[in-house]
Amino acid sequence: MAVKLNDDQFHRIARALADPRRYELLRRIGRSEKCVPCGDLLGCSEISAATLSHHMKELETAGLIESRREGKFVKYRLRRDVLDAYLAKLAQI
Amino acid sequence: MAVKLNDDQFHRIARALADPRRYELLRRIGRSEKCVPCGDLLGCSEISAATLSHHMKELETAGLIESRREGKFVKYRLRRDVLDAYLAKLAQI
DNA sequence: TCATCAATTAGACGTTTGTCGAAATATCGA
DNA sequence: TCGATATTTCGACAAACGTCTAATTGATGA
Repeated sequence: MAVKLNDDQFHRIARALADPRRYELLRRIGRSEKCVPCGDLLGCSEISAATLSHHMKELETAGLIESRREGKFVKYRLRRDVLDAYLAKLAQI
Repeated sequence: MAVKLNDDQFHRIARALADPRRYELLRRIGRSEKCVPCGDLLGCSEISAATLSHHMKELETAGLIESRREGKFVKYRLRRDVLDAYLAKLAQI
């Protein structure tokens, strides 16, 4: 069954996608089949760890990604079902 | 041939969609087969004319709508091809 | 237990954004 | 041309946002 987005989550997603850095992070995560370690994301962008953490939180509270801690590391994966739900709702315009 | 979005326009669209009021305005315009007069939009929301004008400009510079003046009135229509191009690009994540 | 590395949180700062009222511009009809 | 109506622009303001450094928390291995 497909994901259902309420107005609040829909709006959160729209805002999350409005920042180019977050969009790139999401692409980076989506491109990988495996979960992506936080450190990798920091490695391929110019932002500070604090800023990265902030952006990851935005993406996660939007529901676009999921995080999992593995020891010292945190890994992320794309919630493609949520992204698809967002696309479906936008397409209804 | 489908519309091609460069990074700047893509980002502009994402930002335009991040505001709930603009999203509603876009829906309102998209729902109508005919062009929608500016005054109608003002009629069914609580914002001032100045704020409405500001939002319409954002939507237009994003490429999501087109405007046409007819005498005293300005009318808008949805650029569905641009919206579709945005959806297609987002779907590539 | 401690030193170390990974990630988050707190606090601050400048920029962008949404909003409005007032003034300006555009168009029409009398 | 003048007055009325529709829309835009200007200038201001508060709130939200992206960013950073410094401090904190979490987890590992020596």
